[in-house]
Amino acid sequence: MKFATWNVNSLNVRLPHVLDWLNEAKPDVLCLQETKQEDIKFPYQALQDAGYHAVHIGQKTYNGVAIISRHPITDIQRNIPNFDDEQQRVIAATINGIRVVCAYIPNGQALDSDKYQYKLRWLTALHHWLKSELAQHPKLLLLGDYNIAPQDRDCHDPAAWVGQVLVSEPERAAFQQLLDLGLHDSFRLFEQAEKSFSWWDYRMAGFRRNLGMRIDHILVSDALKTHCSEAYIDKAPRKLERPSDHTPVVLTLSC
DNA sequence: ATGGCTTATTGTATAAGA
Repeated sequence: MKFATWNVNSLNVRLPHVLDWLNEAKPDVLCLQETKQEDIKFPYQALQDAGYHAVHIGQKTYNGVAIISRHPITDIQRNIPNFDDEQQRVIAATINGIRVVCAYIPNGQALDSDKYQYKLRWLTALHHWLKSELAQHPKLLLLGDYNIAPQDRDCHDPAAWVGQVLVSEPERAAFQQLLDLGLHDSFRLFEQAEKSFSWWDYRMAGFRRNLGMRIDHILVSDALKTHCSEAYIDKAPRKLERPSDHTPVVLTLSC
């Protein structure tokens, strides 16, 4: 099965890119972040016509997450249980016996911002919830925009980013806590090119100069680790006209 | 140098992203 995650920065704008990519890459499951639309505007019909089921939770202007799947989707969970959150950042479901968690982790804006505190609280809540999810579903994937570059090699210029969000020690410690639950960064299970990134700033010709960050990830549980057969970042959609600033991250499982 | 783009909003500037 082929899984992917993609922050589309408005599904309203990016639907043609998503439909084209589904047709070309033919993933079994695609997790989206930043749909930026209320559920009533979500393109269920267009996705169904393309052969995909979909579940979504969204809001106007900000956030919004969806799971798109060729296979039936069951046991849908929206948002983190017992965590009061007005922002629509999580949707989880079971597909072919695999628990799929799609998350849009907060950006945090700046280390001295209230949004940064929200990000850390949010990560703590995610960690607590995933602990119980893993107990119930040993076969689990956590896909999404983490807004965390786990290591210096995931940042185009670590020296320039010292003291910034995405790379700070508390964020990286939170990422490590997720790994400590028995999760693995699937991208790093395989040999990868240096300077592999999943996001590039629209400004300063960031993509052309490869001034990027690897902040979109697919973590796999212990039970799925040995089934991973391929992991890569597909840069093609980032080269299109009017692209999202993120590009799809892909994992293939041999089951 | 805190900018540079891009998105959405009942907009004609602002907030937010990363």
